[in-house]
Amino acid sequence: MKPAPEAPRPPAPRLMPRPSLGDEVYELLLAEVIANRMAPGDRLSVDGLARQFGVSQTPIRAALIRLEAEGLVVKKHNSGYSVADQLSATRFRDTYDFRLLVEPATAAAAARHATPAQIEALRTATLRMGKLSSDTKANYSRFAVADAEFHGQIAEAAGNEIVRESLHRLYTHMHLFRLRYHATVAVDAVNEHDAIVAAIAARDARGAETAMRAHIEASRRRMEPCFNET
Amino acid sequence: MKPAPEAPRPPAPRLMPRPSLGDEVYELLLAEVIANRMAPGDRLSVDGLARQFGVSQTPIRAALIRLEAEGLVVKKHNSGYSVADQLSATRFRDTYDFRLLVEPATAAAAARHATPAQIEALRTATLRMGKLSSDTKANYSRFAVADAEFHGQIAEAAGNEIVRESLHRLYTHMHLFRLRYHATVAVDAVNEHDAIVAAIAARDARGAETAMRAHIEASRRRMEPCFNET
DNA sequence: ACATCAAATATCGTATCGGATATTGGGTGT
DNA sequence: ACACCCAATATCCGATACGATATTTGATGT
Repeated sequence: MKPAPEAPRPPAPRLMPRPSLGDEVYELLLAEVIANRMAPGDRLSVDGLARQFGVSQTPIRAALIRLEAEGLVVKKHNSGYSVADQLSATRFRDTYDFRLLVEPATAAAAARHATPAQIEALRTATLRMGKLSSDTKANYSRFAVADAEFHGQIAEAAGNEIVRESLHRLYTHMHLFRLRYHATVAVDAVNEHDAIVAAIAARDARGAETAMRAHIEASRRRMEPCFNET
Repeated sequence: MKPAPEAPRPPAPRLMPRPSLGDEVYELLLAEVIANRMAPGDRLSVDGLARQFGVSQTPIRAALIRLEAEGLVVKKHNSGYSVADQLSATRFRDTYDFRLLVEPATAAAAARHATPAQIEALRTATLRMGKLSSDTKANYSRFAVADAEFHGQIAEAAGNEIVRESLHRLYTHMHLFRLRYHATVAVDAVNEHDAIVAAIAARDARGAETAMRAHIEASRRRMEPCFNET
């Protein structure tokens, strides 16, 4: 199989198990979607992708079924796949309501359960995001990725895998929305992150909860205008 | 395609779009899993199922990829699929922590937003569950299905689709656990449901939240011993 | 210019096939 | 009895082919 945009892969060593083409196609397509190189509604033709990647339909289909299960593409029977729509206003509202339900309590749990290594990793993450606080689009993309990781780290420190999985899915969709419509790095967000980490590091569960709630509410206010501008 | 255990399907009318074999296999396999006719670790052979259902490998694969995405089966590269393990103690804990985070607030939202028709549907649901409060295994299976629907109805009345989807996935996994290990209909659960519906119908958000929290905590206490008995 | 229709073309969904890999069963040695 | 090895068999994965269905294109009529 030949990768679509990247350099040719070196041959896999014989002793390593060879990943399936279906998995490789999935990762490549996911990277395309995540990198925002496809717009909502773009057709994803099984035959076209098979030609593009130089493989048969089988791994293409396997990858697309997985992406559909994750809500990143939609399938129309007998007609094919397309990139899923952006977040609707309703979905945006649901997302933030859900986050406000789950993430403050998660931050509180992280304050109670985080290991010193996890706290150190959170500090590193906020430092790194602070360095990305300039207004280029590429930096914003990196900021959005780092932001999702940051929230995932908190969920992991809280120790509830179901919460982490739920947020992971939400963040993928939010990431796409941001890349398309919201390219302003929020210096305020970095400060809000710092406050969350400080509370977690201080083992202040109530403080972490309050800081996370404030952050999410501010994040919502920052993004809400995008639903009027589009 | 011939169905595995059921009667032959009548021919689809010409004017109706014909569902894909992949979708049909998915529904049949899901029904098998949901009906607990497969045990954790059971192998699901692509070739074997293709022979059993009288179709090619292709729709079998499509269905299994979807079931894997839902966590109901697991795939081992080059080796095949098997039924996923039951809930672990950790996963059980995470599930209940998540439910306690999400469902009381959802019940409160339902008390604020439910339509009269939705309230009526909730009443009907609790009545139906009350009639299933006998200790046969078949009734427990129906009870478990009705219980999941009941909670889904509350999430729907609350009006947050992300919450509804998250709970739907959780309930599928819990349903399987119950069928395998916990077959005692909880008369108490029915009373707890009644209390939740009464609070929602009375537009008492705080009461609904309290009743839901109490119900989930009681449900956890009822199911926890199963992790010692196995 | 727009609507309708039919043919051509592209694509989807499935079946079939074959090579790669895993599993199973039998034989041998300790 | 257990461990190891190897051959036979089963299964997985991907490629290919083909019929069913959707989409596109061009012609025709108003």
